[in-house]
Amino acid sequence: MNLKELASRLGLSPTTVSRALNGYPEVNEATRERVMAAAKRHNYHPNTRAIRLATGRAMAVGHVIPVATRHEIVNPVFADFIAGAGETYSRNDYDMVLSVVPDDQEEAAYRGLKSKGNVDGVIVHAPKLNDPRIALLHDIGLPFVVHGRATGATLPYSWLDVNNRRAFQRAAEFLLDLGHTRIALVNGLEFMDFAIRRRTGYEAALTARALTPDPALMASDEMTEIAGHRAARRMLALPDRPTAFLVASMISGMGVRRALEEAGLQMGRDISVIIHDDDLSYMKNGDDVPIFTATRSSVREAGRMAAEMLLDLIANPGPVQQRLLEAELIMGQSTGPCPRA
Amino acid sequence: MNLKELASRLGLSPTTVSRALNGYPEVNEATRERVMAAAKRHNYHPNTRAIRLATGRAMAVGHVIPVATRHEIVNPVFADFIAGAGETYSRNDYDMVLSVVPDDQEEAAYRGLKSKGNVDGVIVHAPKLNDPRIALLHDIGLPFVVHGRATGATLPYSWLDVNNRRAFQRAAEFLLDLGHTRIALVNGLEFMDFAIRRRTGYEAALTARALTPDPALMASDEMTEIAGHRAARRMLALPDRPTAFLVASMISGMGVRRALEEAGLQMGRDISVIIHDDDLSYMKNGDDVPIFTATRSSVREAGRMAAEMLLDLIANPGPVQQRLLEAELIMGQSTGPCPRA
DNA sequence: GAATCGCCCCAAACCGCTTTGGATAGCGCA
DNA sequence: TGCGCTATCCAAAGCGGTTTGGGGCGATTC
Repeated sequence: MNLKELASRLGLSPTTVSRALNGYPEVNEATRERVMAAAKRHNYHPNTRAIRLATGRAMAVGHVIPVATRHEIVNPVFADFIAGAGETYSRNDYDMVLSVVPDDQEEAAYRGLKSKGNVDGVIVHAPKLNDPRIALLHDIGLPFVVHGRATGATLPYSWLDVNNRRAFQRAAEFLLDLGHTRIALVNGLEFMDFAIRRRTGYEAALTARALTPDPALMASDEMTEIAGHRAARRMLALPDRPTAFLVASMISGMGVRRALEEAGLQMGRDISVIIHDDDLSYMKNGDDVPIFTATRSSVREAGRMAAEMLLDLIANPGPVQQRLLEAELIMGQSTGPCPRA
Repeated sequence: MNLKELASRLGLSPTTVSRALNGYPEVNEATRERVMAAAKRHNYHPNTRAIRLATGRAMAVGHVIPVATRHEIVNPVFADFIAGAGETYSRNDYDMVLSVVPDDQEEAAYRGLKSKGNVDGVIVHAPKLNDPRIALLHDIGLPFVVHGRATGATLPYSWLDVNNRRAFQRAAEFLLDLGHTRIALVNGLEFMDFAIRRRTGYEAALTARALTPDPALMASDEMTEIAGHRAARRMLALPDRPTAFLVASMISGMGVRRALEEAGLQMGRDISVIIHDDDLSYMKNGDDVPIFTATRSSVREAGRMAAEMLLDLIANPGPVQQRLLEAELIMGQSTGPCPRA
């Protein structure tokens, strides 16, 4: 069942049927209802491919996922971000197309999406310091929203980010208030923009209390259980070991916890831990009382909002949109006063 | 730059240019090379929307992701499966479109994908007992491959699955060989097909040694850290507590580990644990020596293979394809002889 | 009563490609 | 020389919608 056939059944022209279904004013209300009813009755759904060609719009947005030729890993927060963004797309009848490409072909992937007309815009994930994708997308004229920010970018661009700097600054201050002075930072890879900002916040908090950040208490690695464990174990073996940890993610935090337990230390009493909690649906930080004290910001909600920004940007191309979210600091069972204090 | 313009620049008809680029034989080799060169020079990429309309193929496959209106969660293995499948799609110039829909609209989502012509086929995720999607897709005539199987399905269908039954049977046998008799099962939700099969394998192993499965030692819940912790804590509080755990996932396993530690028990010495390891890129089971003894099967590889099956099914519609993968049993540090033995 | 105006509807062009059904020209062969 | 064949190429018709540019007709205006 296509438009032409439906039209002929109704004794109308395709033009009128199309207009009736799309809510154009130049069609009689009675006619419109007749058309709507017939469309429903015959289970008519306009062919997306034809709409796309006729309108010149893809009705789709792209997410490019670069994938490990070198050392990177599929980001665990990705699934939740996608779930959030996907809800927005579905509600607006947009398709979400994912391009999984070797990371040395990322640029080609963006160019392809644009020149082949597969999408109307893209979300940029995991921005890095001086991320080249911003200039690239500017160049090829593909609307985009960055999830995060890219320190060093010179062009204006749309983004949605968590205030990572302030989150980690507040978390560090909280630990300082509890009397901790040897505070470790188990950070993500520091070519990632968010990791840089978190480190800055952490350092700012220490410096404000006249403490000098100790390089031995700072680790930067992938946010895996393994890496978290490795970093914590190393630091706990130091002669002047930390009494508190600031950790980049829930998963890293589980590695840190494992290291604590191996060392016979009790989290929350002997050692305090604060993590960043992306509020992942499959990795909740406790049910009633949070396991970890945490800076929390839902990445799924971020996905929802970033998608909305992008759709808006596509619908009315205008000035860039920027949105900064604050993470909450939530109390859990993993922090307490410094035992040495 | 479109086909018509490229053709006119070359002094050729669109027909010939199209054929030249698509490798049809009725075009002179010299002409073809001239066309190819011009296409590259002018950075010509055929418009996907037009190709799709003209050929009647979507050149895309769909993944429908039902999302929590009730209690389900975004599956953590999903990201890796997608990454694997996505690689296959990219290599074959297919798009991957994800539909995130409220779970009570899943059927409508599949129907929509078909009738609007957005995709040429779909991958079905997380099949349940008597999963209705199989009959549905059969009905509407959309090619599909199921990741997993659906016990109770009457129609033939294509699937790719891990031999969950045998994996858990072997794991249980391994624990039995170590002298354990009180073996707990921390399973996934048992309306999920894979969970049912795992339980069956577990029970078969016990029964074969004349042991009766104890309902108190069987839990079935979402595969989260929280749920794993909850189940293990409950079981460890039993008068006749288990000496070994068979756990459905890495993440559940971390919850179990937490419960062990809270109870002052050392994993691998006091209590043995075997998990199922999907070999997730962000959740590796140790680097050199695995943390957990595990039944392992890469879900990413499964994604790659399932996608290949589907593309093949789309290209040459034929008999159903079915593929059963065996999980490896890998030794880690979480198992040892039963201390009571 | 004629000109004007809205309201509804339609025919046809168009989006950018593929594909069908020739057309033309050169060549071998009788 | 004439005919059939093959190798190349092209015009035009789709694919299934949207959108432009009218057209007919009853009501309003003067």
